Amino acid sequence: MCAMARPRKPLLSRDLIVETAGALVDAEGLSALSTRRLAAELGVSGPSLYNHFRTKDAILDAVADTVSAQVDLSMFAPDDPRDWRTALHDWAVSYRAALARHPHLVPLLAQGPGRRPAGLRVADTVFGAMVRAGWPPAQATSVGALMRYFVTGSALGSFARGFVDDETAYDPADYPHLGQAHLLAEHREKVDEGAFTTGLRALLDGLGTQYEAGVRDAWGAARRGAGQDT
Amino acid sequence: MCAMARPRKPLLSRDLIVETAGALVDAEGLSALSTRRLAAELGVSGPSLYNHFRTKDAILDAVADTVSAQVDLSMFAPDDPRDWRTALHDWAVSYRAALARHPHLVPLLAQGPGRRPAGLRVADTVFGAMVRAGWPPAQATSVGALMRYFVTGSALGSFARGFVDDETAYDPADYPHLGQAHLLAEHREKVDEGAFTTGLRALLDGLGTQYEAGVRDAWGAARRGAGQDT
DNA sequence: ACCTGAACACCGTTCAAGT
DNA sequence: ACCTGAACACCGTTCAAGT
Repeated sequence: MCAMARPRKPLLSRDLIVETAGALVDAEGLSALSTRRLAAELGVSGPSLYNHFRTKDAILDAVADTVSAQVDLSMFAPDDPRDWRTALHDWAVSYRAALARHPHLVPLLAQGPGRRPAGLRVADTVFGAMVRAGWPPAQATSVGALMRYFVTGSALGSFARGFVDDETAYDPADYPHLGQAHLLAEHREKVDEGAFTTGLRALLDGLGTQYEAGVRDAWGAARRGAGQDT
Repeated sequence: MCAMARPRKPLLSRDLIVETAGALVDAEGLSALSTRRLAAELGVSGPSLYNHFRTKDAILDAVADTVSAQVDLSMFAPDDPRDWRTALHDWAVSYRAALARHPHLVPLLAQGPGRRPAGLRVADTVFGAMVRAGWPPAQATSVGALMRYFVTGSALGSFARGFVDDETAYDPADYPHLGQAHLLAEHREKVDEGAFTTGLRALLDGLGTQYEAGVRDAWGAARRGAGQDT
C-alpha cells in the first residue's frame, strides 16, 4: 500500500508538529502533551519527533511563540496616530486576549520571552516605541517589563486556576471577609475583568504622572544637553 | 537492628514531608521533585507518601502554602498606623521578597490561592483592610486581585526564567532596539528591580487617584445614605 | 495505622537499523 | 534525510500483604 520507512515526502515538519501540539494543549492541557501521545496524533512513532526538534521543551517553546505572534503590535508603528498611553492600553488588551485564547500556555508565556523570536519581537517593539515617545531608555525598559508583568500576572491568575470552583472548600469562619460570592466561578470572571481594567487604568495613570514629571525636569534637560532627538 | 514494617513511632508526618519536599524544590527545582526521589530522601519507599497525602499535587500545594505563610500581613492589622497605600506598598514588597526566596515555586503561587489556607488568608486580609479603608467591596476585591497580579507576574518574569543568559541567542538584526546590554543576566536583575519599583509606584498613584475621585462623589454619597461607617 | 514490594500504565530520550 | 523498534532510566499511583 505505502512505503514503510522512507517515503519520498517527509511525514513530519516543524510546522505540522507545532500545530498539532498546540491543538492538543489547547484541548486537553499541558499534561496531555507527551512526545508519545503527540507522535500518535501525528500517525508516527515517538522518536520521529527528534528529527525535527531537539527536545520536547523546544516543541513547547515553539507552540508558546505562536501565541506571542498573535499579539497586535500595530499601535506601535511609527506612523500610528495613537499616543504612547493609548498604544500601551490597546496592546495590553490585545496581549491579554491572546493569552485568554490559550489558557494552558499562560504559565509558559508568563516566564518571559526566553529566546522565542515572536516574544522577543514584542519586547523589542514596545521598547522602541517608548523610547520614540520620549522615555529615557532605562525607563522604557521598565515600562515594557512592568506592563508584561501585569498582563501575564493577570492572565495567569485569571485563566489558569484562580480560586477553586468548589465553594465548600472554604470555611467562612477562617476567612471572615471572603463571602460566598467570592467563591463562585461565574463571579470570578467578572472580578478578573474588573481587576484587569482597574489595574491597567491605574498603571497608565501612574505612568503618565511619572512621564510628565520627567519631561518637566531631568530627562528634558539631559536630552536637550545631549542633543538627542524627539 | 530496627523493626521492619511497623515501628512504634511513624517514620513520616505531613510536616516532615512538606519540609523535605520544600528543601528539595528550593535546591534543585520543581522537576527534581518526584514521589520516588522524595521518598528516598526521607529514607522510605515511594508509596509510603500516600498514607499522608492523596497525591503528589497535594504535597506541592502544601509546600507552596508555606511560602504564602511567610508574607507579612501586619500592615493590615486594624491598629496599624499605616494608611492603605503604604500598607499595600509594604505588603507588595514583602510578598515579592517571599517569592524571591523560593523562585521555583513562583509558577505555582502565581496561579492563585486555590484552596491553600495561607493563600486564602492573604486574600481575605487584604480585602478586609481595603474595605475598612473605605473602598467599596467590589473595588476592594479588584484592588487585592490586581496587586496580586502585578506582584506574582513580576516575580514570575524575574525569578523564573526571564530572558535567557546566553546572549548569542539573539541576532541584533532581528531586534533593532534591544541592545547587548538587555541580554546580560546581571543587567536583568537591575531591570527587574526597577520595573517592579516603577510599576508599584504607578499602580499606587493611579489607585490613589481613583480612590479620591470615588470619595468625592458616588461612594461617599452612597455610604452616607446607607449610614455605613468610615 | 503505617510501611512494604510488586505491578500497571505511563514518561523523555538515545541509538542502531532500515530505506 | 527521516522514520522505525528496542531499550534505558525513569515517572505517579494502586493494591495486597505485612506488622
